[in-house]
Amino acid sequence: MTVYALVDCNNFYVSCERVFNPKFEGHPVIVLSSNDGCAIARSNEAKELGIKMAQPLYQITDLVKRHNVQVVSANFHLYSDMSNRVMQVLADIAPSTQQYSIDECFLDLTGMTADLIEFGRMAKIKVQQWTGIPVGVGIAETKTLAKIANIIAKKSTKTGGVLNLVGSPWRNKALERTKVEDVWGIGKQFTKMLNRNGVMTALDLTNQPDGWIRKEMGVVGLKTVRELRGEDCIGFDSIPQPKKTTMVSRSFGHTVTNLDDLINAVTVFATTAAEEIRKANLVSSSVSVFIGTNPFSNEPQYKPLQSVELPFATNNTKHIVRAVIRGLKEIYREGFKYKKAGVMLLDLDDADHVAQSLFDRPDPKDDKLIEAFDQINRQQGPGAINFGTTGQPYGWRSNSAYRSPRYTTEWKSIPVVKA
DNA sequence: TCTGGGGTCCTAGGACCC
DNA sequence: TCTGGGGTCCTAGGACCC
Repeated sequence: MTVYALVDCNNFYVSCERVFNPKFEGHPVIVLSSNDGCAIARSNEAKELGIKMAQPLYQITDLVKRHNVQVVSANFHLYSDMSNRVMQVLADIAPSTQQYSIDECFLDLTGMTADLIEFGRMAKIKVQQWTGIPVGVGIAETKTLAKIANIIAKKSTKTGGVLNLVGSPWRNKALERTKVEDVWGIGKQFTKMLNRNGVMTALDLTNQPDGWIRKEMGVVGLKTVRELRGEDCIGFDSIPQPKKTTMVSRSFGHTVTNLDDLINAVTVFATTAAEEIRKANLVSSSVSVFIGTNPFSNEPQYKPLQSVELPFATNNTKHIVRAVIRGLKEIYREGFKYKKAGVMLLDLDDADHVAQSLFDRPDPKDDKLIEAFDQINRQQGPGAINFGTTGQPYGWRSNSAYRSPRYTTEWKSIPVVKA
């Protein structure tokens, strides 16, 4: 029998901000998406005010004023650093870990002889002490059940933030209390379909015949149902799989119409993306570029995407930028008000693993140039310098009015000690 | 005025092959 | 009117996740 724990950081981005700004403690706080568009993290107090996940800021301006909600622009550098810290603590105390997202980690506790609840409590305390981040812990025989245990652990004060469902007589109760839309793997569409068929809770879902589930929800849905019944279908993978694609995209602070602005934007995105895959020692063999109008406006809509093969697998900024601009020029049409653009690097593969074509060798002189690029962009922020477009107007810049100080540059030297 | 960004996996359908 | 039957590979789009 397998035993998994899911450790999930509470309101992660808000908790990160609170570590460095204790004034936020006890007050409603929200973190905004990168264009200051909507709330992507909410403290418990903010949730109680009725602020929804991904709710646009302009819809809650009154609420924010009335309740003095603290508003912060997202600082993903900080969250990424804090995430690494949390993951390191867990790796130090658990037999085996698998990071699932920036704020979640599965632990494999199969065969553990220690008391599972005690272990869970210890993990919670250590993470809080060493990073300042509060977490919830759910323990069960499968990942999908551990997710449910985690949700209940966070909601119910009785649990103290840690719930173990392994061999528990409460398991059916837990499934009955869990709405089907809260099950990991059940999104909006499946919820609609299931509710239409009278399936309202996780327990209802486990009682449906396999054949019906397979037909209506495919193999993925069937896996979810089996996991809910206690059968481990997803398994555990402690070795992180290399990324297959990477994407950099942004909504613009205001709409742009001319090609030069778009070239400038996608050049910055391509430069950032190329740097990212160089760091991971990956190469890409094809890129996609896309632009799009504002889907919420009544203006004519246009959101094309163009893929371009690279001459050889590469992580060289020059080649990637060149390909991206070529793709952009093919899809650009005058007369539309563009609100967003992005770049994807596809078919990523290990750089050492890829045989170089005999005739299309990259120019070794490029490497020095790229290194210099990386260094400047590291020091001055992504997009500080670019290929060919420096000095052009940045008509597409994102908004970021509520940015908190950049703790990340200094914080590593500050010991974090919380009682 | 104002609505995030970055991923994965599966499936359906078309192109192409024998 | 009737006009094979499989394979494979690729891509677009849809579902989900955080």
